Amino acid sequence: MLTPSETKTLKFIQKYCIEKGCSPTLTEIADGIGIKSRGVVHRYIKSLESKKLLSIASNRKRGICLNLEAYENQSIAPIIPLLGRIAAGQPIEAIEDRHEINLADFIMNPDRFALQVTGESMMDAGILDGDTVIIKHQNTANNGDIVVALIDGIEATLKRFKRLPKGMILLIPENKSMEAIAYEAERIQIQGVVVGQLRSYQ
Amino acid sequence: MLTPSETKTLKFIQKYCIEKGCSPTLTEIADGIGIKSRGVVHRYIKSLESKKLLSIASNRKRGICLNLEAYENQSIAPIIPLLGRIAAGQPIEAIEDRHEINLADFIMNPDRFALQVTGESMMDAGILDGDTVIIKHQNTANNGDIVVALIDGIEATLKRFKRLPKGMILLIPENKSMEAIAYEAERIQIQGVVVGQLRSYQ
DNA sequence: ATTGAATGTTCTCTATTTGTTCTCTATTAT
DNA sequence: ATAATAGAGAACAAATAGAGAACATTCAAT
Repeated sequence: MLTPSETKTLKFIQKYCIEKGCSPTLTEIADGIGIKSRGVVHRYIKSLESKKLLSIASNRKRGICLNLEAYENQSIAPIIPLLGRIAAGQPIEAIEDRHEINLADFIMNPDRFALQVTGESMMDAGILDGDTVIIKHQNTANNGDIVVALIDGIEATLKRFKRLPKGMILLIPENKSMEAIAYEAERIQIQGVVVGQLRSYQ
Repeated sequence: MLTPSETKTLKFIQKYCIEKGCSPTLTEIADGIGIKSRGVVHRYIKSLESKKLLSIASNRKRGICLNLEAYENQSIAPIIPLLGRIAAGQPIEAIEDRHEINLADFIMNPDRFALQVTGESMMDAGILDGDTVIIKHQNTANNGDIVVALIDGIEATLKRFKRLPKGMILLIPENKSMEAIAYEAERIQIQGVVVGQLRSYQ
């Protein structure tokens, strides 16, 4: 059982970690929960450690590590419930096997980065102006992948990739009103492939 | 666990590599993270190397190589770096203001849930078969919202919402080959509105 | 091939922040 | 009364952050 101060401390740490991507310092925690003493904060996190809710890397700055298994019931993990499938004209179909999507699995790898898309060139592939695409950093691509390609080291573009005979590469826009263009392979440098896409309607 | 300076250094290198197509020099990194000493930068990248996040070709200029496979999860935060904007025929344009997307802000709210979309009825709005939509649970909607609507208490459907005169509601599929249908308001129950959408290409 | 500037590497030095351990006091509930 | 909780703050050690000098190496221009 946690004391009110311990609960407050833990919640602050959780929130901080989610927002900032690293654990807070004792001073930041003190500030966040409205007290002045780092020593007191230290006492709280020591108690939380003994209750297995987090672990502390000794003497390390920002060395608090949340024990994620302990919170599965407290729903702080980056998980949202996946409730079912929806199709026109059907009741929502429950999904038996996977009841949540873990965003960490989805995109949270350090070799991923995001780009915001401008323009309509991938419209027919459901990638609209303003969408964000998640890119996996790699230098090669397979036919059919949507890639970030650098042309002549200058122009960056998002296109579907196809390797042609004789060392040519075809970059295909997914937009009926645009033409695919073939380049010599030397002119094209693959910077990554699209592994995800997201859009916010807010 | 990375220190803030190491994180800053790594992110700068990632961004530089994407934008320029080669790794930065120590002076460029120092400049990029706002310090003056190449020696300090060298210490940081040595530490990142020991943490397997990158490798260094000894004495080579621009000899940093990001180790994209062997990353460990450094944080629990569902945060990915937003590196820039990409448009056809332009270099990747750096984004100054917001350098990361926080998925927690994006969707992790208690009143949100996810649905997997089947069917093509919202294709022209960039919502494809297999996509996941993030729904905010609410009982009302504004004109133009994409909503999860329950018709006659049975059929669930994803459509664009429009309120018509005389207590009618129009549900509009975003697909040229389908027709919008008007219903009496009593038959329609709004279960939520789409606030986000995501897709995995893996 | 030689040379010089740029770059990488290794150091020593300093300052600040942070983690840690104390002791002290105050409040509250049992 | 006693114990548990809450907090302040001092004192010290250690980690982090940074500057900058000195030397070694690379690379491109001559």
